[in-house]
Amino acid sequence: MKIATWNVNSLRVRLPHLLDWLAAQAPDVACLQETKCEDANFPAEELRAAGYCTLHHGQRSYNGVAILARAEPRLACRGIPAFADEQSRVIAADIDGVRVVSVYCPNGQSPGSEKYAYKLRWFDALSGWLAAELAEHPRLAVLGDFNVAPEDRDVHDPAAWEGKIHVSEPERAALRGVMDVGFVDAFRLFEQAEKSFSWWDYRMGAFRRNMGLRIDLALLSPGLAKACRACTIDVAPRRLERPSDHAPVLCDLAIP
DNA sequence: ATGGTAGAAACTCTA
Repeated sequence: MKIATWNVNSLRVRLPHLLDWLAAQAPDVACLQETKCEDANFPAEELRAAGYCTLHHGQRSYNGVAILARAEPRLACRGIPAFADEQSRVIAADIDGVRVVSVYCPNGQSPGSEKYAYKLRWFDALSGWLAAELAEHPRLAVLGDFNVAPEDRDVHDPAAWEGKIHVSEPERAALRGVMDVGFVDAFRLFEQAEKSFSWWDYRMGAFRRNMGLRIDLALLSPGLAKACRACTIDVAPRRLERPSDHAPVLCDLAIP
């Protein structure tokens, strides 16, 4: 099973890139973030024609998460159960015996802000829920834009980013709270090139200069981690005209 | 200390 995640930053704008990328990489499952569209405007027919069943949890203008799958996915939930949230950031489904969760974690704006406090509360709710999920689903994969760079090696210039959003210690502690539930960061199961990132700001030629962060992650339960054959970041779509500011992350699992 | 860019949508917010 090839499973992927991509923050597309507007599905309407990125649909041509997405269709090309699905054809090129042929993932069995793809988690999307920042679709920025309501369910009524979700391009389900175009994706069906490309061979994918879809589930979407959208809203107007902001956020929005989806799961695309070759096999028919069975919806588990939209949003984190028992966490009241007006923002569409989570969708979960069962696909071929794997519980797949697509997450768009809050950005947090800047440390000390109201959005930052929401981000930390949100992570707390996420780890609480995922602990219960993991207890019930040995094959659990949580993929998405976590908006936190786990370690300094995931940051192009750790000194410049120290204490900043995506990197601050409380955010990293919040992410560790998720990891400590029992997940493995699939990317770090393998030797990787230094300065491997998944997001580059649109401004200041950041991509050209590889001034990026690795904030898009594939977290695997132990049961899936032992089946993981590869995890890569596909930078090709970031080089296209009018790209998303994120690159897709692909995970190859040796399960039927 | 600030701005640079992109997207949605409505002249501002979010990232």
